Amino acid sequence: MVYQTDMLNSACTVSLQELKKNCSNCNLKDLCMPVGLKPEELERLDKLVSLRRKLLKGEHLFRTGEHFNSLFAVKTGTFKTLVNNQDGSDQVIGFQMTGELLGLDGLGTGQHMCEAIALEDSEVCTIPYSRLDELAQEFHALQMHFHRIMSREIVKDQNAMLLLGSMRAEQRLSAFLLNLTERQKARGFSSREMVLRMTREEIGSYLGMKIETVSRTFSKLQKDQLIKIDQKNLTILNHTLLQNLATGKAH
Amino acid sequence: MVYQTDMLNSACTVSLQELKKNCSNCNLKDLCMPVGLKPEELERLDKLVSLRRKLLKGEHLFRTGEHFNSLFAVKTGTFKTLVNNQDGSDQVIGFQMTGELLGLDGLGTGQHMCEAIALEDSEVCTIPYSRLDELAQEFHALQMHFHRIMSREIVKDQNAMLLLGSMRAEQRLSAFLLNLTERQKARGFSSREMVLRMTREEIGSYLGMKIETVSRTFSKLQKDQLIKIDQKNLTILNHTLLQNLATGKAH
DNA sequence: CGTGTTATTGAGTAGCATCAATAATTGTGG
DNA sequence: CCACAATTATTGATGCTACTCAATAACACG
Repeated sequence: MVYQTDMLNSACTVSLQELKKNCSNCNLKDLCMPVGLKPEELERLDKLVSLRRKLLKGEHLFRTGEHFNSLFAVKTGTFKTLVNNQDGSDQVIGFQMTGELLGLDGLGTGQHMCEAIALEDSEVCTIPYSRLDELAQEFHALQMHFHRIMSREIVKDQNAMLLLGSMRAEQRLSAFLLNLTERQKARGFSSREMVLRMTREEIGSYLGMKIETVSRTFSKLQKDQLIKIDQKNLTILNHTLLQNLATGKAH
Repeated sequence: MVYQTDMLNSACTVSLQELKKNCSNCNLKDLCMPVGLKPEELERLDKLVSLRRKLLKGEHLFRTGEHFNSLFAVKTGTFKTLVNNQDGSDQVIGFQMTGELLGLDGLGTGQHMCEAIALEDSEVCTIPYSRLDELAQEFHALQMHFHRIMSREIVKDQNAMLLLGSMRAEQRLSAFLLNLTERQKARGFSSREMVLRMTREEIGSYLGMKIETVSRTFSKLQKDQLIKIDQKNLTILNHTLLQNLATGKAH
């Protein structure tokens, strides 16, 4: 819809040629898969990432147990990933923003080990794993980069374990908010203000606390003038103090 | 020291030829890096994994911030990995048994993001990353297998997040003990009895609870006849009930 | 054999969960 | 576009889990 040819002659500023490319002219290329690739390699990656998929808010990108075929890069929007507990309950284990990769969990067994749901209307680039693999075999830089991405995912999860295992509610929420705003900053947005795309319940699930505790902790941080939280609109009022809280350096 | 040539003529039962091999005749090859490799590929991997390193109990295999060069496969013994919190405290984020890989955290940044310490006198096989990478470029099966290993590491960490985020003390410890004994079983040992190589404090750090709570929970599980715990000697007395507890199916 | 570390158990308490009521917001169909 | 229902969020009162502090016991190491 958006990329109809007749639009190109009027308001739209991108050329038809550019539209055929995917990664090359993507504004996320410094965050996403193509990091550090040469033009030639980038062109090959373009062909691989030809399929885009749009998801409405609440829609599943994949579900637990589904056959793993592809990785997904978030083009626009936000996602949450959930693991299904054996007792039937779910837990949020991550939020994914633009440029971040989804589906790495499925590579080990060939089945997705978690589910991914769009938190707003979103778009993903589909990266068929078998073809990524071929290309990585050919281009060493892509190989290395893919390994680095997976390694960073591991480190990210280990930091989440740290948060869940040894922080108290106020500290968890502070660390979480700072993490979100830093990621916003890396995408060229303000690190002072942002819109939270997730509910209090989803935040609570991710941080291992109940929705009431999340709400109370938000109120506490606001009362202490560290943040302003109006619905989903967050403003960091005192970054230094919030960071002290998050890192346990608070008096 | 141990592999001096003159030892081979006396008590030692392995031949000189076998000693040159590493992975090929390793009894861990069904658990470790070589899984699913062809004989030719295995032989090439052998040359790569030539360096073994012995560590005494308490010794560091690597520290946070150290330059990342190699991955390590546990040949004998047990390790713990720790992340250093910004406030100076540490948290255990994993225990590694024979055949398990250490160091994947360092790949992303080129620096180790956690530290690894031997819980008993141990031995590791050193796998230089740059050479593993070359070999993986050549042998697709090794490439795929390495990706699967990393993916499983991610899933493992996500399950740890689940444990820390949504289980209570008794459930955490039950799940932990079952996880340990299952891994023992995969190595051909009894899944009913084992020696815990870590202290109560290390267990607590991993499970996000204080040492007193670990101790009390052990006592509770013993009182309920689910386990027998005598110092570090664990016996699973009622596997079914313990599993019900761990999976939240307990009445 | 003594000293430092590790483990157990008890008493009291803090922090978070639970239950509950209400308010605000979002989504839906007429 | 509005009214109603469903979802989401806030705040209070109360209870339980796990933490803290403390004392003692058991063990590991030189």
